[in-house]
Amino acid sequence: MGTISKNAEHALPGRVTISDVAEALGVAKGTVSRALNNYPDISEATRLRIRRKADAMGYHPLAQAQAIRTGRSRAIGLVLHTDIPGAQRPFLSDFLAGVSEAASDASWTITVAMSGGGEEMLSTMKRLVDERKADGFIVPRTFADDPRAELLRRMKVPFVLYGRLREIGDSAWFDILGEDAMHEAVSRLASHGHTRIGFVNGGTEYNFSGLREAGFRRGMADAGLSVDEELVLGGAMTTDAGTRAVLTLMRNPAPPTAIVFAVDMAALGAYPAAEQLDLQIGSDLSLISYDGIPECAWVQPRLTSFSVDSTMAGRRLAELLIRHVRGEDPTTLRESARATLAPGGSDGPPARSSEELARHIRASETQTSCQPMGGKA
Amino acid sequence: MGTISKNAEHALPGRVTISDVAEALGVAKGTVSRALNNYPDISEATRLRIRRKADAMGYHPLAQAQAIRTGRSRAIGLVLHTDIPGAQRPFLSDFLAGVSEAASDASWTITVAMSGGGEEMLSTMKRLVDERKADGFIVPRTFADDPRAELLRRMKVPFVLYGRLREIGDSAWFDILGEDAMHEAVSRLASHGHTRIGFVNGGTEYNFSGLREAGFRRGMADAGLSVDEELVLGGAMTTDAGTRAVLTLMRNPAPPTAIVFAVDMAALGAYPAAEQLDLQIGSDLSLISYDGIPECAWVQPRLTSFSVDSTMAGRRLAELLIRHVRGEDPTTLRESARATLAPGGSDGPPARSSEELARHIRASETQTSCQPMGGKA
DNA sequence: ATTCTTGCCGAAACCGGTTTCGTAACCGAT
DNA sequence: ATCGGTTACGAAACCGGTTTCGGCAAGAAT
Repeated sequence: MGTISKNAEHALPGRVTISDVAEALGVAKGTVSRALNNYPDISEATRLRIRRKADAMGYHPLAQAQAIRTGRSRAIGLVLHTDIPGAQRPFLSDFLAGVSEAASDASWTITVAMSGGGEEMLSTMKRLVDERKADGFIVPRTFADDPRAELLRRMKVPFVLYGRLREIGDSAWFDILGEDAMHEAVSRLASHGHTRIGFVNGGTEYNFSGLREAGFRRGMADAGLSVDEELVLGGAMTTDAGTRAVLTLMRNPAPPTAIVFAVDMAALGAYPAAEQLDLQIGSDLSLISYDGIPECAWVQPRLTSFSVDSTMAGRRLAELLIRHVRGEDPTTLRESARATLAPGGSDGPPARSSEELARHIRASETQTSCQPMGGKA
Repeated sequence: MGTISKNAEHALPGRVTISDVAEALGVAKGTVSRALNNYPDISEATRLRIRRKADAMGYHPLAQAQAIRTGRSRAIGLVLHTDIPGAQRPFLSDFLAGVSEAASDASWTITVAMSGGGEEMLSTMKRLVDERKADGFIVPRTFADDPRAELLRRMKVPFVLYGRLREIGDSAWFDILGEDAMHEAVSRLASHGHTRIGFVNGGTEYNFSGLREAGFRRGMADAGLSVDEELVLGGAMTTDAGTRAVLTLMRNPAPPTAIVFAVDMAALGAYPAAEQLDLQIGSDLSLISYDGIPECAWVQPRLTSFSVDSTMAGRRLAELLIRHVRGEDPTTLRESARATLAPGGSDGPPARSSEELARHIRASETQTSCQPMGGKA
């Protein structure tokens, strides 16, 4: 007596354990374990018999219990910044959706934590690994030289980067080819007839900035245009910074008729700047940007931007990480995808030449607050 | 020989186990366990001795290992919708930050999953509980009658609601008092001198809608104003829906001079509507809304809105959940907080009376696309 | 002085898995 | 028939904890 209600209270009622399966078949529980884990010393016949019975009984091994022996708990770690300038927010939900999708397809789960940057984040990751709450990490928003990659490498914890590093080493990564998008942006503007094209880059601490600038320059070269270094600015990750950058560019004696942005948040700053200078976006000044955040559809005219599929990125990253944890060589776990152009009305053929623009801007800047009093019918 | 390198390869190098602590003190590992878990049959002296040594050695119990015996793994479950209309996105990051903060303060972790609504979400939660990946759940975005609460109650899994239910039962919850905000919004508008005030509510499936509408009505009553039922609309959770609602309200023969919104996303729809009707927001039409999403600062004039502190909400919810899992009575685990007014320029004294507005709107609606050709100097 | 508690702790079983080890049964070769 | 080598599985140890059980020693009661 007593074998009937073995897990009385604290265990969930329905849970079927490996011993249950073993007992039902009259085999040792070790045999069940080896059968399900494809050990070679189990005959094909019993392996099948056991697997069938296990499925029929609805047996799912408890990751926790496996973990204490194997050290792996089938969990993807994801540590996010708390103190980001806001750039990552719109993506997060989509991104998580993708990670989650891939995770549950493989019966994995996601452990997330947020922390400030620097040491705190590193110790958070250490804790998660230590407590076996994560078998590996997805590292979002990679810096050119990323201390997280450094740490994880040292601790020999698998990880996959969202973005590449300056020194990629033997890391696995997934990335969107922002450089190609920048290239395509220039081509598109050139085909509109633009010849003076400016570039507003993101923060240099991020690796993507270097890549995107390279893409811009390659695009200019391929279009037969020369880059005026005065029209290349950087470090703009926020709307305000974008506004300042655009004002600077447009006050150049020979202002650009089009600007390529590495980051949507900065590009959105062009709208207030244009208003201030009395420029019509899409004709006086063309904009093409990158990220595809929802706010692009919010402004008038809509911002033409290369949109990245964050859900897909999340899914791919999770898949790569799982394969990494399962032992695949990280150098074979590298994938990239392209951003897709989402055309808005912010780019088009130039309505005025650079000289005309310069004149117009000088004019509009002398008369302060030039509100043409409306409704003077 | 042999006791030195007990966990050779698969275990993380640094990890110190309960046996290590026991051995170091020359006591049984069971004693260490009971000492650290405050069993009454351990003398205060040894309890202290053990605790000190454990701290000194940097011992942290492995939640996984505890879980297989205790059934609890110190993990907060969080299941999010994938197919939300977009309302939750801006909050997510802040919210997670709060949850994460509270979690790591208590040495807990967060397991997140995303799923579609309905059955899928329920089975996801079931899986997480089954695999002990979550000891309890935070249930965000509660519906008036929430199937998740139903399920969790049946499975006897602890949970804390973000928002209240129609039938609250013995559930634990945290909520922001949206009804008070709506009340305050009306008071503020009334003190500006508005008397005809409209209300645009969110979806009726959410419980907060009923509460906020009640708050609005209470505010109107307290201000000595009567509610014109024609000026109360609902179901607006998106910008487009908000635009439609505002157009409807303003085409009323006696349009409101101010509108209170239950949701920012809907309130943002007022801007295109106002442009279309040639109304000045903040003077012709005052708006006060609720949520405090970042886009409020994005529009001109800035949207006056009651902002909720999502980080704080996340923290409180996590704390309540942890206490619930630890055995506290859920009916004592109920908290609320107030939203704080973030004034923008979208509300002010009415520039025109309702009758004047009606005339102006009729006029602007007859002449289609009335762009007064600018720059006709 | 003996017995009865009580306090305090060690020993061992247990949780749900994985992995090692030993061996019975079968195989073909001698 | 005997032997060595596989094959396929059972038994048991193990992972890192928790919890039960039993007993020793000190103090209280008789």
